[in-house]
Amino acid sequence: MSNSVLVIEDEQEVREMLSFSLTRSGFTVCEAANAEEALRRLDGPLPSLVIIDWMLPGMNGVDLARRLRRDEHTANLPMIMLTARGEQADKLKSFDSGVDDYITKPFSPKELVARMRALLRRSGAPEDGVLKSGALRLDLNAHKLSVEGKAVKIGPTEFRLLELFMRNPNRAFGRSQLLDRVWGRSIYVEERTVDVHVLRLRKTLKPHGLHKLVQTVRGVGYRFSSD
Amino acid sequence: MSNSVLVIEDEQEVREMLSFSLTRSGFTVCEAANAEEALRRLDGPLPSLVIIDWMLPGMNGVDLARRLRRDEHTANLPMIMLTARGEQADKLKSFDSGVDDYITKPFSPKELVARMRALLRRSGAPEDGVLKSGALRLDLNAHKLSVEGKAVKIGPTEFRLLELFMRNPNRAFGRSQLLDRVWGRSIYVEERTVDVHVLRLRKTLKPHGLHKLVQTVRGVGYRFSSD
DNA sequence: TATTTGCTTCATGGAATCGTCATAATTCCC
DNA sequence: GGGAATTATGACGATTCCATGAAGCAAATA
Repeated sequence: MSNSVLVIEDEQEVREMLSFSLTRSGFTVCEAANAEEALRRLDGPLPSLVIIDWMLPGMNGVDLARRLRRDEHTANLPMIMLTARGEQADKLKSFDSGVDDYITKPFSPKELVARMRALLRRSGAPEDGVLKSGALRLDLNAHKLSVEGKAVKIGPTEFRLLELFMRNPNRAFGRSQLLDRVWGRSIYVEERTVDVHVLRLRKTLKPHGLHKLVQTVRGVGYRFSSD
Repeated sequence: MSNSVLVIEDEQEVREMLSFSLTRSGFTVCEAANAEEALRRLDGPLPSLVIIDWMLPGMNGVDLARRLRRDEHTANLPMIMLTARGEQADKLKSFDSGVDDYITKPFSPKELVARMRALLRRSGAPEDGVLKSGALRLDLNAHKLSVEGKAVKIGPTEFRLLELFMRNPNRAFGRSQLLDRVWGRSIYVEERTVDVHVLRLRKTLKPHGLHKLVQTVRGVGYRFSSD
């Protein structure tokens, strides 16, 4: 289990405590003391999950969460928020923060780890940042696709498309859903554009006989499935 | 779980947040910014559930809910209302309007999803997005039909027809009801067209000896039943 | 600056699906 | 049994939907 976590927490003591117990549970931990530092860290390769403290100096936790959700790059990042007791009910306009789970202080490290594992499981995130399906291997950290060990060239959009597909196998997506989740919902592009990228994704898979994994569901959209 | 939801909410931020977290929970989301838009959308094939904001510009949420309840086409549609904090009177009014459940802001996405699931369960919707009947398996997520594990090809209209049937087994539908609920009421097609699609549905089921599930109710319409 | 890479849009052709009709088959009622 | 009403079925043109190649841009890279 080499999942990585970004802990965003201003109080040094709490941060170190978290870092300690998460490392001990097998996570690779990365720390940030405020929202700005967090954003900087999230510019690069993404962690598997972030933990955000509700109270942060400068941009607070809710705003940070919202911003992460809006940014296409981090839109699907699993997030857990730390809140002080009682805050949640009143202050959190929780419905628009977009986090996946909350945990109220004080909490036991055990509970936190349990929730993290549950969340990671739900998010379809692979243990090691590598999505696999048969001979297909999509390395999210290295941003590389390979088939039977051999590297295969793939464009950025096709990469994200394949990532979404592999995270949600056996599920049909409409074109607008794909646009929302692969392109980001703020951008307007023609729905037909999806077709072209699906075509290209199939083209890169075809030499390896895997193009049939990407199936069209007439009148609906597309699906990733192994049969 | 690919139940579809129509979110009727005027504030764009809230709407997008709901859309986001519901999508993330596996729902297929459709949005409307006001009652009129909602009504237009509900002319087509119905979603599994609607979420209505209490405060809407123009026709408000309560009136909309009432109207939906009164209309035969949407009379059985599960509805959840979003209400502002407190106000016992509001709660009473919203229940009076015929909604199935309400939830007060602020709320967590988790709670909303939990209530939605509960409501869908009560309404006879499948937990996991898979409708089963004997050897038949209609996977709403993957948009796939299978019999005893083997995939069976099925056209879009037949798929929707079978979905309606399997959601309401042992219930006879008139042709006009089928047209309303499978084709959407905004479209005009001959009633006899239903016959043809029932025929086509039977044809796809026949090779597996399941065509007798779709039964003719002379003088009325059709029924899905296992005896 | 020149070149490459990748994205989006558009046009086209072909395939799947749809709705309608004509006719055959069935059922119901007298 | 006979006739009327209702449904089943096959065929066919029309339509919708998708795959595909090519062209025009924009951004990144050399």
